[in-house]
Amino acid sequence: MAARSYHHGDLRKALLDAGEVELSERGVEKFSLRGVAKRAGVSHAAPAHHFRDKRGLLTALAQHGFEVFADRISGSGGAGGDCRADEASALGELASLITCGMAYVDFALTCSNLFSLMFASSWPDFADADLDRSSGRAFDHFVKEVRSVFAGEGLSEEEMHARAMANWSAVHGLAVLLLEGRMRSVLALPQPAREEAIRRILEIAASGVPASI
Amino acid sequence: MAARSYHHGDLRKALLDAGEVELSERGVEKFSLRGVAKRAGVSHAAPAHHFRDKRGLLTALAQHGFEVFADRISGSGGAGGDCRADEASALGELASLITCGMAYVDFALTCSNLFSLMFASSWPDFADADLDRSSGRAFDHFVKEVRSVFAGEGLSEEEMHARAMANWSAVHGLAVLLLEGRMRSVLALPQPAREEAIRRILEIAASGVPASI
DNA sequence: CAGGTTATCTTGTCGCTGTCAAGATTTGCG
DNA sequence: CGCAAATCTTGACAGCGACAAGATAACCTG
Repeated sequence: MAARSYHHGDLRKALLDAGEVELSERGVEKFSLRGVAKRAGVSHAAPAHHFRDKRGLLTALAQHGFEVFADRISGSGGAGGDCRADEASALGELASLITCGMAYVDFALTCSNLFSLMFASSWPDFADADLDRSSGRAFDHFVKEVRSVFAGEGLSEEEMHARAMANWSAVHGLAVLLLEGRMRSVLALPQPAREEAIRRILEIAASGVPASI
Repeated sequence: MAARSYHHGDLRKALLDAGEVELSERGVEKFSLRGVAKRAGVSHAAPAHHFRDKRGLLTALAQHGFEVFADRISGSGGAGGDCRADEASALGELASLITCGMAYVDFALTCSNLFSLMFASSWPDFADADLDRSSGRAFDHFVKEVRSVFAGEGLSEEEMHARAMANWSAVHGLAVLLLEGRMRSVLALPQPAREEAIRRILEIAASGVPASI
């Protein structure tokens, strides 16, 4: 409430917001706790009363990131998603999975530093209960999506699981390789073509055989 | 030659070796330039004469890592690879690709901190010419391997490219997810079953349709 | 409403880090 | 032989995360 008194009001929330900015602007590796405190207009030791240490703040940021991520790939807040959830089943399970994969990749490219914190950093404490629950929820949704595609084929449990893992690997790997700037042949494409190329790769990963020709 | 004189002899090489140890023991995030200097038995400012800065040393380490990596996935130095290169063609292109993928994953799990530096860190300077050449060589080999699998199917160039990227994504994603400890269902398996599960996932990613059943 | 307890925030400090500057030592070349 | 360049050391500085101690405000019990 009071923004300028000795006591901040809701410094925890303010630190999370400032931390998100610090993370997106400077990246995980240059992320500074003192910098976050400065952004929040507070002394360098203030964060210690709301987060155990630097790792604690980064864990909370990652946890929140996984919740946003779960929403995105669930279609609740898709970036290019003018496709509502109930339309998905009409379009078929496979199309729904592709949409989910596109949201996965889109999240990685849009919130790249946050994605790096969540997936390519040992800073967060993954033994943390909240973080574990949030990340687990996001993955479970994705795996469930994959399984529904192969549901009608009467596969064994092992085979089903292997296919889910294969597709998850492909989507995640695509996101990572694009994020790290490694897949230059795709990154070099102008925007409409790039998105189409990404979609095509996801289709191959999802269906095994090409969907059309 | 002389190991104890004022001049070290070959400090550059010694720093690379010490850096490799520092990296494997402490990881990218706790990697310290002063720590490397101490390991090499030299003052804290000595590395500056052989590498511009911390980033310079990590760039050199990543560059060397990509060369080792390229050798590994080429079958020259496979860990579980009691399969020589000329046997590969007899076993078929697909088996060769699977072996390559297994080596890819094996490298990630064996040299996890080095792999993280190479693929999940913004520390190395990827504009560096040497690093760019080494990393490009490794990727090119892998992509070539994938393309040879689909060579006989008369695919268009775009389709060929998309399949190569899809498989690369799957292999890389699998490696990353295992490395980060995310794919628990696979990591929980005891050793012989785990390797078989990984192989099965790679087969699905490579062939699209399951190879057997 | 009063007084003490607790939560919150600040200031100060420590050891560690990467980087720069300046000096010491050795090598190598003219 | 002697000077210049390369190599390594020492010293310093700012920034970092973490800890301790003190200042301030809010809460809570009576």
